[in-house]
Amino acid sequence: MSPTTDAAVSPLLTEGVAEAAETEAATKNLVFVAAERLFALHGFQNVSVRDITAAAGVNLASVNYHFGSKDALLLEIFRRRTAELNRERARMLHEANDRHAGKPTVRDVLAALLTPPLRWLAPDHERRISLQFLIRARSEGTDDIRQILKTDVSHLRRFSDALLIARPDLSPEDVYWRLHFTLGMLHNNRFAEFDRLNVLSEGTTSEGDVVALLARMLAFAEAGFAA
Amino acid sequence: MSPTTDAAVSPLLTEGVAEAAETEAATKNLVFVAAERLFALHGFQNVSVRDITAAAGVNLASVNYHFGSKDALLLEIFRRRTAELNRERARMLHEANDRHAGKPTVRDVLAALLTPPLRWLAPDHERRISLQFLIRARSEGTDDIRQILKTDVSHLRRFSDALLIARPDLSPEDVYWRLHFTLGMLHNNRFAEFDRLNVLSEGTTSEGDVVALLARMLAFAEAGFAA
DNA sequence: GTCTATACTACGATAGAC
DNA sequence: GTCTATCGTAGTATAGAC
Repeated sequence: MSPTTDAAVSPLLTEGVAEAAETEAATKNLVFVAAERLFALHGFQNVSVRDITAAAGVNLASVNYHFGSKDALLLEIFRRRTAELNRERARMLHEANDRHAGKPTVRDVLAALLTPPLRWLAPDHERRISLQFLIRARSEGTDDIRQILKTDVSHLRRFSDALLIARPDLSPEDVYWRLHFTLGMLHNNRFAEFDRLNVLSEGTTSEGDVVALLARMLAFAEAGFAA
Repeated sequence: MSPTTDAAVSPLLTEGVAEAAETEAATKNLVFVAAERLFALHGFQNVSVRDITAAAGVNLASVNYHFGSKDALLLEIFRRRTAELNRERARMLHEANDRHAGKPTVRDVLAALLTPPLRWLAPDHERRISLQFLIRARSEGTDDIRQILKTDVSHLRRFSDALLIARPDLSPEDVYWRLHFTLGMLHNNRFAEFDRLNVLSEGTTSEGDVVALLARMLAFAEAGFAA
């Protein structure tokens, strides 16, 4: 499996090098993908390093070699997916800014915040498993992740600033608290919570229609901001 | 330490028996209290059975003997504290029903739902540690607890029914979804989320004033229901 | 540099002595 | 009822193969 040896032994030098380079990246990526999926489906604590490496078809020590530890693996997946999600949000906010000459409405700001995660939530979306991972990592995660959630507000700053501009009549505390409540609405969209809602409503609610869900959430949050 | 041995050796038979009976109940309770506190402060996964029994001053096997397993211990604490909290909520809803001849306002219903947990949240409240435990158990808990959260809606039924009566003009789906959003606001009141809010607002927000927080939440949720 | 086999430590759980 | 010894499994560290 060693690239140097393969290249030296094999007469097909270029192919050997190419394979080696792919293998290097491939092993790490196999672990990454298998771990994200298993964590999303069964939870961090219910998935062992042995489960991950078995599913990925790699050696047990691969996790520690490529990521340092099981915790660090979780953190790396969390960071990458969070960055992707926040990039989509920032882009939507930017577009709203352009449309409204730097002063978008409360609804536009909230839409930029809520739409990307709800898009990922759609049953047929390619990022659905990633969102499920993020949801579980956020609540079941390690102390590292909890620390990030506590202190990293850089991606939220853009949104709170835009809301302060949209509602200059409100005190900053009011704006921050209402943003906090809106995030609570969003983060409560775990699959367990949907199940409970379905039991309570006896099946009349359907979270599969993410467009309708987004409309409901926006209406509720916008009303909360208007009060 | 063995009660039988003590009673047989000691001339003070009754005292030995009494001590034994007290010890039986006391040991279980010592474990219960120590576990709740440690789980609340450090999280379920970060606290070992050895930590709990050491803090309680009892033998390692006590957890398994009195509760069956570490998971079952968590579940028993969760059940007891949840029952206490929901009893307070039900009492408040009952009082609101009495005041309004069986048709309380949306605000009254929401107040009955939100006030008890926010009372427990107060810095000097005797149940503050229990609420912190419940918050952590809800998000970091075992599959048993997740299953309960998914399927047990009996305590919520009272509130959804009252809301359906208060707003007969809304479709049941609307009511269920808005209740879901309101619960999201409430469940987002974890200590980590408060910390982030404080960072974002640069210290101008204060969750210590639970009366003001309750007023803010009620105003936001009521507006969401009014829309 | 990567990968593999293997050993080490800590955990929850349990059987059997008392 | 309580305690000790021990088991299986987990995450991790490391020596050596390639």
